[in-house]
Amino acid sequence: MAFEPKTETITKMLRQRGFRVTPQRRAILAEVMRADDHISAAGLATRVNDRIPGVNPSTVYRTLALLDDLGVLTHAHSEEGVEYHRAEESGHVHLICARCGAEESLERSAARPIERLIHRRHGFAADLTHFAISGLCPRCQSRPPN
Amino acid sequence: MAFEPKTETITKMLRQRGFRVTPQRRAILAEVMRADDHISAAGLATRVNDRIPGVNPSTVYRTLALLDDLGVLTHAHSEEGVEYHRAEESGHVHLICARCGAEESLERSAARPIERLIHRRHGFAADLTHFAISGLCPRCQSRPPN
DNA sequence: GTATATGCAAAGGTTTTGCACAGCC
DNA sequence: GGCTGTGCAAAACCTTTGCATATAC
Repeated sequence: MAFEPKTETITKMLRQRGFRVTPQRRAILAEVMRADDHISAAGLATRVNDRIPGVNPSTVYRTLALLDDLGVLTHAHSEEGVEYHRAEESGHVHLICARCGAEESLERSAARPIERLIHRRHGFAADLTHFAISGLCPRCQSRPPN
Repeated sequence: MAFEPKTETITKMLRQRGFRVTPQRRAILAEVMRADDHISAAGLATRVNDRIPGVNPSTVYRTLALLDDLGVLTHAHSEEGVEYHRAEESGHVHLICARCGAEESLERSAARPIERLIHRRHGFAADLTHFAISGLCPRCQSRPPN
């Protein structure tokens, strides 16, 4: 299990922050880590239940929300509904304001939903770290056009 | 009503393709056109009903699906659920394969959901027509890494 | 022992579907 | 008149919530 060490880190962190490490949480976490890509809450509830019967869907939802809050997971809304995936890192995406030149740097993990959307709709595996993205920063959007 | 001519065009197209133009469809179409940005199916159902009481939600859902199929509307999944908006056009987005150099051109309307997602999550009004997007085309994705 | 997490059951909201009737062409 | 679209009602889903119980610390 390549991800065991990682789940160890996460459970440790949970305890440090005063959260409890229950068998259910372990199972849910393990299942999310096992998923290569993304997974729906409902689908996860099913999978977890296959391994450890008796885990209630509401527990799955609550655990996912917790892990999302803690930054362990991210969720994105896809064509099929809400999908969860590991929050990963690597590279940055640059958002450059065409008007004031301000540059915002985005963790790639934050751009994953964008890349995912491109892939879903166009079959193209985008790497948004390669080219910057032009546009208007929040400040310039609310500024008059001249 | 700046969009009246446009809805005229659409209703004409509907008839041409053998679909019927009913008061309900008119009302739904008008309401979508009136919405500046995007709108949820449920919210639209409410709004339409405010104007023309008695329009059933299921009719709204079916009509939206039809208009989506016909390319009049596009839907995107946002934090709040499914949102519909007018399919617009202007410019093109370029998807360039980092491996084989293949370039795919995307109608900007097709990229709207992507820009919308960027805006939703980062407040940045992206213009994806300005920089190309790098990545792997479908063909190269399934080709061995070397 | 105590505070937190879980299970259960019920409710909430959105969307889909089958069918008979209505109404557009 | 015939075929498409609508309303209605029910069901299917997914997700959330309140509360009593179980359990990790």
